[in-house]
Amino acid sequence: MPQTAPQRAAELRRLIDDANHRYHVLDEPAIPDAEYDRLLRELAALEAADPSLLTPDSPTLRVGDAPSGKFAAVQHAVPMLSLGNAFSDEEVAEFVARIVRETGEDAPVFSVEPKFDGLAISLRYEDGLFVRGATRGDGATGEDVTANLRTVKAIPLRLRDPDGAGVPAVLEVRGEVYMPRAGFEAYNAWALAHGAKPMANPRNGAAGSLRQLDPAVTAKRPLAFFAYSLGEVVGARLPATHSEALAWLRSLGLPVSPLVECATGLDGVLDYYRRIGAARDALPYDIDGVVYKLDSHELQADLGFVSRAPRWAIAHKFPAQEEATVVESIEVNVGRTGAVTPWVLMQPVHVGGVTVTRATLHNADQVARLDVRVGDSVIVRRAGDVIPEVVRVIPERRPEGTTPWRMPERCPACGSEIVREAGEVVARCSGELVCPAQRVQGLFHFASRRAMDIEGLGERLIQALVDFGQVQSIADLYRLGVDDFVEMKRRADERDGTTPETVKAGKVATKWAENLVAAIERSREATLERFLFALGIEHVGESTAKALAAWFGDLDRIRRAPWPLFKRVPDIGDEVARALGHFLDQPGNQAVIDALLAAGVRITDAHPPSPKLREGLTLAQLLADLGIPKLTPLRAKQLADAFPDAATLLDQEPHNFVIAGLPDEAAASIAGWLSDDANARLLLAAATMQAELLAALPEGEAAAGPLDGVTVVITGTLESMGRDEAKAKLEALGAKVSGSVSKKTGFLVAGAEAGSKLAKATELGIEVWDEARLLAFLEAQS
DNA sequence: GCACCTCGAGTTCC
DNA sequence: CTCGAGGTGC
Repeated sequence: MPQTAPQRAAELRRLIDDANHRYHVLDEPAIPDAEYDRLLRELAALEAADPSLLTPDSPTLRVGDAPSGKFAAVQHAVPMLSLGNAFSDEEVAEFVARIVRETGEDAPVFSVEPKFDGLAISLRYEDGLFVRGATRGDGATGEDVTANLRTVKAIPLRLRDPDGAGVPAVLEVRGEVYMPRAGFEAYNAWALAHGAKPMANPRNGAAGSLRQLDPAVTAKRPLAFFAYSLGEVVGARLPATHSEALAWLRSLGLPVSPLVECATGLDGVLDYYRRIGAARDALPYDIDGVVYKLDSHELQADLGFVSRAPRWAIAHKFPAQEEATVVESIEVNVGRTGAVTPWVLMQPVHVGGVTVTRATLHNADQVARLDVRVGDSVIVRRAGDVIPEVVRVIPERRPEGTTPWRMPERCPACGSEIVREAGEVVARCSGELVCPAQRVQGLFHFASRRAMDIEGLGERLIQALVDFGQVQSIADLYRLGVDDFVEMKRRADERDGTTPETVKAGKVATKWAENLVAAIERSREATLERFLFALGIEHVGESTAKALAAWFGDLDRIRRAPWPLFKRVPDIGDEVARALGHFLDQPGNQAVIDALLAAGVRITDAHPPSPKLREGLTLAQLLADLGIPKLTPLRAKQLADAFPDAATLLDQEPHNFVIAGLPDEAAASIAGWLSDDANARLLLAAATMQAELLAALPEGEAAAGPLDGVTVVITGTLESMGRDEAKAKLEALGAKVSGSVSKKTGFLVAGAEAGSKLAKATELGIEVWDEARLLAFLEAQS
C-alpha cells in the first residue's frame, strides 16, 4: 500500500534523525552521505509542497532560518559555571585533599572527561523539543543562537524516549560546540581556494560560526557538540551522580564524549590526565585539558561554590603548547624611556592556536642566558597562554658560523650611544630629546586611553608626524587641523607604498581626521592624574600620578614643588621623588607644560591639598627627606626642636648643632651640606612650599571613607560595570585597588572567569566577594 | 639588611 | 603577562 505524504514525511524524519544519531551520538555511521542528502531533499520537497507537514523538529530546518539581525539576550535559568584551573599535579593534589578533608571520603570518586576547546552553550528542551540555545555569555546571561544551533547536526531537535517513560518537561543541557580538526582543515582549504578568510584555529572557528547572523552560513560550517552537564530540569528525577546524569543524557539522544570515565582519588584522576594527554594529538578535535567533577551530587551540594566556580570540580590544563621555529633576525625596539628591548623575528609558527612571528627577549641578559642567535632553531610557547616567549634554543640544530648576539652600540632610530648603567639590566638610548623613537613612544603614551585618551591617534600616524617634522613635542598636537592629518596620512601612505581603497576610488577620506581633531579637542579637558600620567615622567605611572594628584591637588603646586616634598606622598621614595624633581628642573619640560596650557589644556579637577599632608609638613620631616648624610630622622627632629625655621637653621655656626644635641660628625655633616648654596636654596624653597601647602590646606580632617586602609583586588569580568568603573567606585569609598593578591588584600572581587587570582585568594584565605555582594555593598553605601 | 608587596614598562595577537 | 626594581615594614 502506497504511503500518504504525511506518512512518508514522518518516515523520512525518522530515518534522517536516526542517521544523525548513529553518526554523532553512537559514532557508527549507517548510511552514506549521498543517501542522507537524498532523504533530506525528498523531505524538503514534501514540506515545500505542503507546508502543514513542516514540524518544528524537522531536520530540514537545519539549513538555517533567515538572518536574524542580532542576538537576543537569554537569562540562564541556572547560571553556567566557570571552573577553577590547575596547572600542576600539586594543585590537583590540593584540590583532592580539600575534598577528602571536607567530605570525609577517603577515596572520592570523580567523573572525568576531556576539556573540549570550543564554545560552551546551553540547550533548552521543553517536552522533548529543542526550543532555545544560548551561548554562555557571562554565565548569567547569554546570547540566543537557537537558529544557528539548529544547524548543528549533532544536536538533536527532539529528545529520544528510549524506554517510553516520557521525557522531562524542561531539560537544560550544557555542553561544548566545537569544530573537529578535519572540518577545520577542510574549511581552511576551501577558504584559501575561494579567497575567504581562513580561521585562526578550530576554537575561533566554532565561536565565529555560531555568531554568524545568517544561519545558512553556520549550516555550512563543520560543527559538532558534546553534552557535559545539566541545567534546569523539571519533570524528571535527577540521577544521584554526575556519571549517571551523563548516561541519561546519552539515552535521551544527546552526544556525550566516549572518553568520559570515573576515576577514584588522586591517583585515579592523574592516571586519566596522563592517558588523555598521551592520546591528545590523535583525537579528532582539540582539547586543552581534562575536567574532574566529584561524582556524587549530594557531596557536590555539601561543598558548594566560591563566587561562580564550584568547589567540587576543577579543570586540569595541559602545559602550554610548545613549538619549534627558526630565528630570522634579532631586532631592537626603543621605548618611551629610551629602554632598548631586543626581540626575535621568527618564521611563522602555530602555537596554542595562533600564528606567532615575534617574541620579546626583554633584555641583553635574557639573550645571553638563552644564547639565541640568528639562524637558531628555538622552542616557542605562549606564556600564560597569551604572550609568545622563547623557551630555549635547540643546540643540535644550530647552523655553522653563528655568533652570539650583541647589543648594538648605537640607537637604530637616532644613532646616539646606547648605554647600560652599572647594576642596571636595561640598556638605554642616550638620545633622550633628540631620539625620534622616544618621541614617537612618548606621544603614543600621551594619547593612550589611560592618559589623554585621544582615539584614532595611532603609532603609524604619530611616526609620520614626527618624521615629517610636524610635531616636536606633545603640545604641537593641539596645533594640527584636519588638513594636516590628511596630508600626513597621504605622505605616509606614499612613503610606505600603501594605497588605501578610498584613494583608488579617487576620493580622499577625511571623516577619520575630523573625528581625530574632535578627539584631540575633547582631550583638552583632563583630570590632574591623567595629565600627570600623560607627561610620561620616569617612575610616574598611573598609580603614582593618581597619588600625586590626590595629595597636591593642583598642577601649579606640583610644578613648583621641590623634590623632597614628593616623598610625603605614600609609595613615593627617594628615587621617584628625585626623578620627578629632575623632570621639573628641565626648562624644556616646563615649557612643554606651559605650551599645553596655552593650547587650552585645562585641568578639570584642581582642588586643595589633601588634609592627610598636614602632619608631614614639618621642618623635622623636611630635614629627614633631604637625604643629608648622617642625619637620621631622630636627629632631624632634634634640630627642628632647637631651631624654629629653615632660615634660622641656615644662620647657625656648626657648633650650635652640637649644642642642639647632635654628635660631632652629624653636626659637621649637616653644616657641610648647608654650606653648599644649591642645598641651601633647596631647603629654603621646600620650606616656603611647605608653608604654602599648609596655608592652602582645607579646614578639618579628611572625610573617613568606609573602606579607608582596605586594599581590594578586582578580577574576572563583571557584568554590571567595567573593571575601571568598579575601581573608581571602591576608591571613592577610600579603598586602595591593587592588581595582585597578597596577605594584605582585604577582599577580592571576583567576576566571571576569574583565574589565578581567585585561586591565590582561596589559598591565602582571603575574603572573596562576588558581583552581587559588591553591588549590595555599593548600594548600601550610597 | 632582608622579605614582601606593588608599580612601571614593555609586549603579542586579533 | 612578566621582569625588574622601588617602597616599606620588620
